[in-house]
Order: sequence, then C-alpha cells, then structure tokens
Amino acid sequence: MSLVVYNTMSRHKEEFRPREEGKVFMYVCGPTVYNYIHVGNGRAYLVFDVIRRYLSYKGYEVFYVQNFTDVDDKIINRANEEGKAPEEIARHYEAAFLEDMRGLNILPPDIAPRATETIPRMIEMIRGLVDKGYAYAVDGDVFFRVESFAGYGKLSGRSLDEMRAGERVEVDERKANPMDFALWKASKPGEPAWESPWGKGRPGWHIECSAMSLHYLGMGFDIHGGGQDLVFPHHENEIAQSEAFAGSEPFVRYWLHNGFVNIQEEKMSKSLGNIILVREILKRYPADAVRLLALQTHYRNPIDFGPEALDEARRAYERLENCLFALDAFLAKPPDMTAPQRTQREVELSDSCFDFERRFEEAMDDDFNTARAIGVIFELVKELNTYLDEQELYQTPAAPMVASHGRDVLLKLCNILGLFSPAQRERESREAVVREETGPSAESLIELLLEVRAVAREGKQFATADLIRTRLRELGIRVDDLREGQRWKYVGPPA
RNA sequence: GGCGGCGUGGCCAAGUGGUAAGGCAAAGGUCUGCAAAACCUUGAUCACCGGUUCAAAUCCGGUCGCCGCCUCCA
Repeated sequence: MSLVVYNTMSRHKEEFRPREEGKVFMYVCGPTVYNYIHVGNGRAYLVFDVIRRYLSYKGYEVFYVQNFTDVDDKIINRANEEGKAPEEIARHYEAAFLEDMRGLNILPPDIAPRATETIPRMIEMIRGLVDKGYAYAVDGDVFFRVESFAGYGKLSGRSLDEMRAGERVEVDERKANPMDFALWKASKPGEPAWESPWGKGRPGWHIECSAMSLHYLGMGFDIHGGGQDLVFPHHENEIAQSEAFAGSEPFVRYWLHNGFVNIQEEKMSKSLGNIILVREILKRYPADAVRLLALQTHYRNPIDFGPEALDEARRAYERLENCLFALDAFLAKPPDMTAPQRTQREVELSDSCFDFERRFEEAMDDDFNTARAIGVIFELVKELNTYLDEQELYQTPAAPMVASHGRDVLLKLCNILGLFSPAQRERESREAVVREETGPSAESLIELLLEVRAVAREGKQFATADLIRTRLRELGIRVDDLREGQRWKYVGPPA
C-alpha cells in the first residue's frame, strides 16, 4: 500500500516517495527556548512524533532532526527582564522542553542541534548569498533580496505584489524591498554576538533552520514540518535562502503543516491570556489522554484543547485502558483447558483482527489520518470486549490464543500512535503513588486494604467493603470490581 | 484588500460520487450486594439555494456564517 501525504507546496495529496529508497530524512522546526511550551507547540511535536513513528512502522529508516533556537530577540528580552544571561534563559527552557517532550512520550530527535553551535554554517551561507547577489549588507545587517529569487512566494501561494508589507509594521528604510528579511543582525552592546565579515552580530531566525537542516540532511530532504503559521514567512524564506544558495531545487520534497489549537473556540494566544502550558496539562491528565485528544482530529484541522475536550479524551482513553486491563486479567487467569481448535466465531474474530490492522494502515496511509485510525482501534475494542463477555458465559478452549492475538493487535496499533508505550506505562504507575524512602510502599498498603476488602465482601460485610472503597476514593484512588477481581487506579482527588 | 480553510446527530470528529466510522453525553435493558466498568439497543440526509449526474454530504456556481495567515508565533 502506498502512502500519500498532503504537500503544502502543491496543495495536493501526493504519493510519498523519499529521496532515498527506504529512508526518510525529516526536519521539524524546534522551539525558541524563551518560555515553557504550550499545548499549541505540544500538538505540533505530537503530530510529527506520530508521523515519524508511523514511517518507522512502515519500514523506513527515519532520520529526524529538530533544532533549538537558542539565540533570538525573545530570549534576549526575557533575559533583560529577569536580569539573567541569555544563555542561562536558553538552557533553562531547553531543559524544560526536553522534560515536556518526555512527559508527552515524544521520541527524541536523532540530532537536536543548537543554533549557537551552527553559526559558522550560517555565516558561510550568508556569505554565499551575498556573493551571488541574493543578499546585501547595510550597516552590519545583511538582508535577503526577495526580488532576486524568482520562486519567492511559491510555498504560501502569494506573489510579491500581493503582499502588503509595512501595512502593520514599520518598514526598515534601508531595505531594497519591504519584504526583504534579515539574514544577519548587527548586535547591540551586551547582546550575544559572533564575529562575521559584516561585523559582530547574530543570525536572523530563518537562516538558522536552513543552515541546520542543510547541514544535517542535505538539499532535497524529504519532510519539513511545522505549524501552519510557519508557512509564511518562515518556511517561505527558508526556501528562498536555501535554493538560492544551493542553486538547485527543491530544498524540501514534502512540506507538512499542522493546524492550530483553540481553547474553547478561541485561538490560543498570549493577548487573550488563554495559554495552556504542556506541563500544566500533564499535571492533570495522563499523557496518553492528551495524545489521544490530539490524534482524534486530523493534524491539518484546528483542534480545541479546552477542559471539556480533555475530560472527554480522558474517558475515551480509559475505555482503551479498560479493554487492555480486561484482556490482561483474562489471560492471567489459568484456563480450565486449552486447545487450538477455534470455533467458527473465533476464526471470524481472528480474521477480523487482520482486517482491523489493514484498515488502520489504510487510514494512516491517507495523509496520516489518525482520527480514522483511532476509529478503527475503537471498533476493535468493541469486538474484543464483546468476545470477553461471551467467554464469561461459555469458555472455549482456544480462548487464550484468540484473546492473546486480539491483545497483540490492539497493543500494536496503539503503540504505533505512541499510546501505551511500555516506558510510559511504567513511569506513570511509578508516579501514581509517591513511595516512601523507607518502609512499605503506598502500593503495597493499598493492595493490603484491597485484600481485606475482598475478605469482607466474601463474608457479605458490605458496609466494611464500601467503607474501604469510599475512603480510598477520597484519597484519590478509585476501586472497581471487575469480574476479574478488584482494580485500583490513582485518579486524583474527587472534584 | 489578498491567500487559505471550515460549516456533518446534544457536543467532538472521520468520510470527498453510490444512500453517513469512531469518541463523549443521554435514555432503556443485561450483568453486579451496591457503585464503577463491560455488553446490547435507540438518533443525523450532512449551513442554505441552484446546477451537473442514473446517483452528491462528497463535483460546479451562488448565498449566509465562522476561522486562520498576510507581523514574532506550533
């Protein structure tokens, strides 16, 4: 089956054919490290994490590069506000970013270059552009001459005369064309600065990504991703610089852009004051619930990350979790008898599992339609739940085999989306209840209470059993009596 | 003003030519000491108008409404 992706450049879905057979080289614009990231940023990294995971699943060898923009006006401003060195700010938020990525269970890039460590490459590029007449220096600044690049505007679908530069911002009088953008900025005293042929200064934002992506991935790499707001001017400028410098095209084969995040119908923005940080959300919701929410909408569409949406996603996530728990419990119970002969019904169920896999892949092959893929997963969940219910009434000899197969498929599909990853499950169960440094763990005490409760229930002492359940719930621990036995889970204090 | 997107059951959201996936919520039922979970059952003709077609939510034209980008931004 072939994969098709929507390419912003052509505005169509195209068959995905990488530069090199079997390999995918991708670059996603990383954070400017001057602040904690919000869920809008989080969504972007989540989306490309899943794209990356799926490509790996498809058998591609994926090489994923994501930069850190660690020199920038915003960082400098922040540093001035807080009376700290820009580098200190950058390192702090860089570490916080990595923490948030881990929290969301996003796989780390193969390489995460810092802009400040790639300055020589940028200077080299800028010099090349000046030599070829694509750029000009004025008072220590260097600007890219947009009129010199014929393809300017091809990504965002605008032409130079359509654009009304200066309508909302003061135009720098030194620019030949108002749309010309800075490749190099002369630095003021006290700002981070590097020696260059044009004097002390620092790189413009756009050149960073070009230099880093070209350095690690080379011209014509496969996927360049980012949020829709980066299409113009950031990515447009990257193309201009890179193709002008290389004297060839394309800079990138496929441009992928994700849609925005809204909070209760409104665009999330600083001016509206409705920014939600990734770390705030992760305090209240499991990472997988956040992932599920993000993936239940196609990546190019806008999505709402309000509290209602998050609560809903958490319940949906619990449905997946419950099904896996039930399967695990079923498989853990020693069967009365086992035999490989499946009933007709079981043969059909097993066959349908392959069908679910096929449909999942079909959905993902269609421009990473995770929403559809998740629909398939839930259909599978329904099938498996129904089957387990049937087993309750009439146990069949092949049940362990059939259930196990179903579980494998379910887990496999979830894993492709980065859900229920083994590392994540372990981390969360560990964090669920704080352990004491010495003495018995909270977990073992809960288990003990549940044992007592089971005895009470057997003796029909329901008042005692309910007391234990109620009191635990008050402590944030929910106890469910499943047919497989009791299950507890840390869900946080009752609202 | 330019460019682009969207409008599908109570809410969210797939589907882009053959009579509408999935999630959440709601109601009834099964199961259960109870609660929770699970299972079953129940609902939309797809903003509006016109056109193309044997056939349209899905194509074309128009109308209305909402949104994003054009400035740093995921």
